[in-house]
Amino acid sequence: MPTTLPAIRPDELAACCVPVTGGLVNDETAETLARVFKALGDPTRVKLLSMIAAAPEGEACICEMTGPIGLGQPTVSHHMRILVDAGLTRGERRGKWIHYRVAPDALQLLAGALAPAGDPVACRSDLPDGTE
Amino acid sequence: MPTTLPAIRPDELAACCVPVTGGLVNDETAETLARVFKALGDPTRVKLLSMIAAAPEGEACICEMTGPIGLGQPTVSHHMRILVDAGLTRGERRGKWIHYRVAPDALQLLAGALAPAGDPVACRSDLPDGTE
DNA sequence: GCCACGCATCGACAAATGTCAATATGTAAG
DNA sequence: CTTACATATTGACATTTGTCGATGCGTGGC
Repeated sequence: MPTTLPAIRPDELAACCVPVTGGLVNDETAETLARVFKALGDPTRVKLLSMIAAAPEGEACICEMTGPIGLGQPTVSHHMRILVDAGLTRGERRGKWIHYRVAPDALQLLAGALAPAGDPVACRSDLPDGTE
Repeated sequence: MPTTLPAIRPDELAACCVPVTGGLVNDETAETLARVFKALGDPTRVKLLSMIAAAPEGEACICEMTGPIGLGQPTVSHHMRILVDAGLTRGERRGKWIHYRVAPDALQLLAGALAPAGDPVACRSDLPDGTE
């Protein structure tokens, strides 16, 4: 059941918008936040996220990442699933390839959870246009 | 050796200032970032951080947290050590109590690592007064 | 010096995690 | 339909993690 946990939806991530410094968070928020942070709690996944964001079109497929990452294809696929389930990335199938890209608002929302209460970066779910 | 890893110093955290979306991060940055994120990758530690930040004076001791957290004193102490080693909190001894508070710049720097390149919240190591 | 209190450390244990080899699934080409 | 390719899934394994009980270390009060 571990990796079979339901994926975090954007609206769930938006609930993390309330900064952790703004008051005692409830259990559900703590668990959601912890799951997203845990997804970033591995150097391989940090590199994967960075690699995707830094890719020319802002997207990358598994086969492009196994080389630079230095791990096998199943392992990279496993890490990508964790990132997707955490709501941090999304995969879109085009032909034989699955193109992964960073979920646009996810990082902003997460940053908002870390910023002090009332910070300008917090609660930016009202972005004019997605960066995608 | 696991918990005996050297604590992350403020200048190491400042290295995370470069956003992960701004280019492929190197191995050292990925490991440092992952360690800090892993420290936040547990609901108990998220609640502890939130509890400390939401405390009246912005600080709390272990004995105040074991009750609301619902875990034993050694376990809470263990989690606090992880947060301190990650550079997210700091403990100051006053008499018999050790008062923990959130490391002031840490959350900002971490948020900067998540923000898109060139975001205003990024790279705020030039804060006017260190609160430490 | 002795005791009470707050916190840290140690040892142990079940559960979760990261990795791989092998295999299955889905898609396009022939 | 068969083949080739990209990705996902499964099973296995060593390592790490979260939790507890027991104990050790500081500090202040008697």
